[in-house]
Amino acid sequence: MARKPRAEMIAETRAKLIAAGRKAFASVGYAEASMDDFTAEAGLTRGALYHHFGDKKGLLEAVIVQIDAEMAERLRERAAKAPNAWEGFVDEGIGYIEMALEPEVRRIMLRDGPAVLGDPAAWPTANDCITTLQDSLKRLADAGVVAESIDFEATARLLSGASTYAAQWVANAEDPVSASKRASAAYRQLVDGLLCEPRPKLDG
Amino acid sequence: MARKPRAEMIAETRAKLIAAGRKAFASVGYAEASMDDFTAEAGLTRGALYHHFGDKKGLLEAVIVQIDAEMAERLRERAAKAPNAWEGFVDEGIGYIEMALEPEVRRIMLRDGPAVLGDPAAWPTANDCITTLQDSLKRLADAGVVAESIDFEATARLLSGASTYAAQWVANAEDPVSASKRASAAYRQLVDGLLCEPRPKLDG
DNA sequence: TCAATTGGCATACGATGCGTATGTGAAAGG
DNA sequence: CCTTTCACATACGCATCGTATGCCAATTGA
Repeated sequence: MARKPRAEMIAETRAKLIAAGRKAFASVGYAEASMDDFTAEAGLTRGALYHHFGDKKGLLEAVIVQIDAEMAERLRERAAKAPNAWEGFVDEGIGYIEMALEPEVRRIMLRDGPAVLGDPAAWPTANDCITTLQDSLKRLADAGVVAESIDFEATARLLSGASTYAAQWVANAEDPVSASKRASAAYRQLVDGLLCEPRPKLDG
Repeated sequence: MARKPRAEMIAETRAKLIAAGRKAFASVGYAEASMDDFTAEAGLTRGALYHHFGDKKGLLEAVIVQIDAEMAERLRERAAKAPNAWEGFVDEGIGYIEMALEPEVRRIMLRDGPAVLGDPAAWPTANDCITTLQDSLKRLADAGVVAESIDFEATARLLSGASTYAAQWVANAEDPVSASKRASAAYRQLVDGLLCEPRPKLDG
């Protein structure tokens, strides 16, 4: 039994609470998740939770920070694989749509998070994703791929909203796979409208 | 004292409960609204609420149906004023953005509603708005204004999501008026991409 | 090595709000 | 005029939250 230093035990406790909360929030939702229940499941009590996170909302924040970081990382990986900047940009939006198919993301990031913590656009972390989109747009404009006249921030937010919302539709569709394809195609067609040159018209 | 028939008294009670709930949900939010408090404010008790709506969620549903009807009506009026079908279509989206500036709409329709009742795309009433958008798109395609190859439903949902989300951004911006203009302009530019003919390029 | 102190976490308590079961009085119907 | 119905109020039990308090282990300094 290697004795662990105290700081490590504390970090473990925090991690266990975040994991337990994340699981509970994802499965039954924030409001229905009993702090007594899921802290006990982690072998702890509400005392630990209040000590580390202040209250239930504090834990939700921590959970959201964690998930948000994971999402941003996945999006970055995906965009990096694209053959060019434009495709990378489009893939980011489509990546959003696909990630929102995951129940955990839908429930915590898209449903309960905004309801409990307010507008996601105001979350410090979530702005990362939008900032990324916005920067991509700007670079594309500099490269002459899209019009320079567009409002980068506003457009980035519109597109982010479009993919987020589309994802919700996809997730609730009877046939999510087919809906996902339709949503992705429609998204592509929508952003194609931003291109300067007449788009290469996929056959209709 | 004109004695009112019984049916009328019942309708009045329902209306009072909906009004009280609507006010409470809008001001403090669904979760924080105490049923005891706002029913008392209407001169009633929770007993009446449970009798008419089953539970707290049931009342929220009724409130949402009411607000949704008002929104749809306002959108219809707005689109009817447009000089042509295309402008009417664009105005519907922009109308969404503007309505979401109202605290009541944001709180009840965009924040608490989805959290408590689930994906709005699955609400029977809210589909009205999307169906309207979808029908507009179809008519525009028939008229040759937009490409026939587009997926009407998927595109309608993307656009509805874009305007809804943009509205949230606008509402939380430091300067909502300016943000609203930027969001509307960006929205217009985005949907312009759907036009068949090379758009009349506003100067950039 | 041995106090002393810090602080991580548990326990205990009070308050609030929800859902249900039951009661009541007035309107409708024969 | 008696009965039935039903709109709504009252009363109870239960779950959950936040706080105040207590305990024990780990660190610190001499």
